[in-house]
Amino acid sequence: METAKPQKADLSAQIAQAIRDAIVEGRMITGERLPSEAELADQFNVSRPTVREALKRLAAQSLIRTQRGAFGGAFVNRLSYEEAYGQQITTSTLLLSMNGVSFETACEARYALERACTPLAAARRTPDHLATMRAEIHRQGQPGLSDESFCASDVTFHRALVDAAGNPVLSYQLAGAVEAMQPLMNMITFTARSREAIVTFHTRIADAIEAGDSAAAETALEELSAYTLDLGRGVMEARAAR
Amino acid sequence: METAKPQKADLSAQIAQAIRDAIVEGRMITGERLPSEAELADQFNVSRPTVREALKRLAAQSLIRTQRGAFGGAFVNRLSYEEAYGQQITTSTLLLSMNGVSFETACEARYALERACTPLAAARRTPDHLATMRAEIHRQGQPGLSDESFCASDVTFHRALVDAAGNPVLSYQLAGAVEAMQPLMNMITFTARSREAIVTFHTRIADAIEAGDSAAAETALEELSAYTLDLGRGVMEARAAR
DNA sequence: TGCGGGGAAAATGTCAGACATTTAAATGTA
DNA sequence: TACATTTAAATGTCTGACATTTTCCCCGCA
Repeated sequence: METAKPQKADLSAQIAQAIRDAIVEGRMITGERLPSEAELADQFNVSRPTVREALKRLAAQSLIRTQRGAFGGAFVNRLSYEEAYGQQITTSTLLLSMNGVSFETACEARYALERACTPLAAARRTPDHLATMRAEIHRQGQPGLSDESFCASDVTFHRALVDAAGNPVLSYQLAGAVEAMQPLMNMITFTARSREAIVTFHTRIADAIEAGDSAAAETALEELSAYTLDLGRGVMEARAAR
Repeated sequence: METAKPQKADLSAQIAQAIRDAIVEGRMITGERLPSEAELADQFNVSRPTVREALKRLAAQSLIRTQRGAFGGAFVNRLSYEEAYGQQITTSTLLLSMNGVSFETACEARYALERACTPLAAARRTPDHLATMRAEIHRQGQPGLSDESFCASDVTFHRALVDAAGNPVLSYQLAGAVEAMQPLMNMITFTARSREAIVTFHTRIADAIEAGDSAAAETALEELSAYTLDLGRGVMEARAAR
């Protein structure tokens, strides 16, 4: 009767699931301490290594945090935005790379999502966000910049745009979409001309956001999206031709 | 010199990170078999339990999958959309519940993201998506429906709308936003009148999507968003008053 | 020659017990 | 009272063993 829960999986997986459920369903709250490994081993009728494997699974998902020493132990962790960002980015990046997601698909998703942020960003942007965007635009105009640095700056610019919407949940969701694109973007060789074009788009976006003109920002973003897609298509065709 | 890598963390965490890096950076490809636990223990100069803890961490993130028996072992896992959805939903739900994200913030993010899908959905929706949407609308009109079932149906409806965009990456990103809202939505008591209003909005959206009229869909979505926000606000105020 | 069954081997899964290390609280002392 | 010391309760790690699962291979038999 004790082990009547799931079907057949590792004990450590079962135990992890049981604890995960308790946390997700709110039966254990943030900051609460789990029983010690020895006690858990006793409760679940398994050995301590097995319990430890279960706890490590949960730790990998940032569901718990452990602390050594007397009155240490495992505590239900408050999932911070930082940690959530990280997981989101890792998962998105892997999803894209492992499923051979096309540049088109990823690009489309990214710009569609970013477009969702512009009305809010236009309404709420702070001088800080604008400053970041301007700074990155300026960097993108520098002559000696490597393609990688250009991409990194692009990511920073777009994240500033997203953050300007002032909604942390939105920022979290977008983090994956924007960051996961970077490996794909890195395959592009940016000519001086294409960089100039992108800087122009970015400037238009920043101007529109600053002016609170959401429609103009969306238009510019749309055009940037189309332009980027074209660039990507060119690279893919060149690759296919080889 | 061997252990000169990071700063100070659990050995199992270090090892997990080392392997994770190898996978993310493409040094190990999908389907590839990792060395056996004994070999890994040897390579990293730790014991087998420590290696196992590291592997469990990676398994928790769906980065590897293990197989028992001769010529079994740990294999680099291809992260499926299904698995990614699941992780995304779990993380989003926890992020919202553990950080006390307000109904307003979550709702705003969700509808902003959904709005990003409408142009694509209007262009690409299949009869299948439309059928799902219509079916859920019909269910939402049934009299005896519990609030929870109503919410679940709402989620299904909106996921169909998102899926209609025909972009799996977008569906993945939205999964978290839509599903994670459910606990918050479940706090709302839907009166017959509010249900009727929501059904009307849903019908307008479905009609617009069917007609390929993206603008109309966006408008309806926007109004639904405002209406939902109002409902939520009412609940929150009633709660605060108690 | 072909086929089926029975090891043998190689892995992971699990257990038990021990020791090392860390940390906070309790205790003792100036 | 303030500070140093002890102590105890945890987690972190190691060793060795056994259980279980699964594949491969070989041997006997038709």
